[in-house]
Amino acid sequence: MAWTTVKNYVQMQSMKRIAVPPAPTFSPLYRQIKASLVQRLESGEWDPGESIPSEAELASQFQVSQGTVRKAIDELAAENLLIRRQGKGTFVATHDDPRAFFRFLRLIPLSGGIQQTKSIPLECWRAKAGVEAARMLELKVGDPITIVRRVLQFAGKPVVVDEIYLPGEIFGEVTLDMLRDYQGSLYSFFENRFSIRMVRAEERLRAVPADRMSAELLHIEEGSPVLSVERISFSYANKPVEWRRGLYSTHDYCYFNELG
Amino acid sequence: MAWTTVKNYVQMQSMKRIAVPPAPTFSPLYRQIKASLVQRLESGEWDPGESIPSEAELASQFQVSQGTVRKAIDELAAENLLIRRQGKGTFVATHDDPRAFFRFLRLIPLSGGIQQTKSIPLECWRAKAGVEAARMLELKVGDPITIVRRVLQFAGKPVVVDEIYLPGEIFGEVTLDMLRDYQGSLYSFFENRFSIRMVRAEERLRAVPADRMSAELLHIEEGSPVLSVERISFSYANKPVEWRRGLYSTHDYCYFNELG
DNA sequence: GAGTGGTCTAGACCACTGC
DNA sequence: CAGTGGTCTAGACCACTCG
Repeated sequence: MAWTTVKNYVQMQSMKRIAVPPAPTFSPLYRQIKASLVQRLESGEWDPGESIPSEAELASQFQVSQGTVRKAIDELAAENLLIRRQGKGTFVATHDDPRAFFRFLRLIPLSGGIQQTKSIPLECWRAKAGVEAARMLELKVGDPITIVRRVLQFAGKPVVVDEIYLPGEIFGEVTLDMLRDYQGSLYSFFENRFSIRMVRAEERLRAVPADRMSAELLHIEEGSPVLSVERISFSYANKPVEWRRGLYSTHDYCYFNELG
Repeated sequence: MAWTTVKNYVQMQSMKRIAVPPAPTFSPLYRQIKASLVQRLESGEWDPGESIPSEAELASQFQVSQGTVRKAIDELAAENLLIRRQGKGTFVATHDDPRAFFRFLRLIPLSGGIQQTKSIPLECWRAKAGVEAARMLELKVGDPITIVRRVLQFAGKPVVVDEIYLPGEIFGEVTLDMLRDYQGSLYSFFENRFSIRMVRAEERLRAVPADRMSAELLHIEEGSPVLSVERISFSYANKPVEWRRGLYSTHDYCYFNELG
């Protein structure tokens, strides 16, 4: 492995300022190790839910101290790529974990209580990427895409209508039956059936009038205000792998956000 | 200073497992130091924008190693209470910093470009807390509150109407003229004029039809969909010190959110 | 008890800022 | 140059989990 770069910092230490070609942008050891770990995660070396090697083991692999590996893992844990469990190990984050669900669907009931959610796939078809979809998913216009429409129920009532655009190259095999048969969240489905893990997302929210079809699906009046949530989801290498637009009926639920 | 508790951990080490009454909930040294720093921030020992003592100095004060102080500061920096600047020092975060502005107003234009924002205070009056305001601000019903109504302009156009509820005990002296005269954001105003620093906030978003007055102020049609943003802001000790409801016109702007 | 992550220390040196 | 935060090390011991 081309690991020399990683040891620049240490070399600079031991060489006591003797002329070392300074890296154009300084990158500490722990960040290089972090990048290496992300690459190994991306490559599928460890599956979601599995444990990665112990800190001591990794320190030995990278030939650095445990503290340095620790700092790399700290950042990955802060970014929700890894999950630490004292006494057990460090695990690859997974959407099978129900806690991940609320990280990506920030809806809570206006008046207390927790409720069951249920996804009801309605349609699934192929198409060619238009200008907008191509831009969002970093594809070329005309590239194959897969589109899914579904309704999300909370406690038996429809609350969200989603239209989901996926790169055909990755998700070309998705069918309505597969979606209907799968138990678990959509991202859990992507993770287990297509080895694509959503890691991060950007959302853009607006208030818009409900179109006729959505209004029917949500059991509300056409034209009444709904929350439009446009989302781009990214996988490990900051690669956009999903673009979706959801209409949220916010009569009984609201979008919750915490500002730090 | 009653600092013995902080040293429990160290004592346990040096006493080599000799019977030490175990704390009911284990709290590592660095967290106790963190709590102490928060308290000192809250007390106003250091003003926003000022630098706090160096890590070495704090380590000496607390009689711990630099690494332990460092970990405490790390967490406070992650929570945006402190800001580290290599080579210069560690500073108390302030809303005077324009970067803080976008942390609390997540509006971006739909089509590129950055624009000037301007706050236009419209009204400011006293009232007694109703049931809802009392609950949100942790007051008693009937306690004095101060209410402010204002419009926020982006690039000269009205985009947000806010109605802001403040505890009268703290903000009883606010007047419309003070608000009009102040250059800078509202939170900067609170910080500099009332020594209250907003540290964290919770927002609840819904899509609602615009009422007549708001519609007029926003130059939109009555009943057209607007984004309702309800916010509770907290100061250092998780104390709620502001409750506001904003109506955002999302025709040209959208609420941006990143999901980690 | 063995193994894992979590805390703490002491000390060295690097990177950045400003005098 | 001194002072500050940032990185790295080596080693000790604590807290937690599980067999």
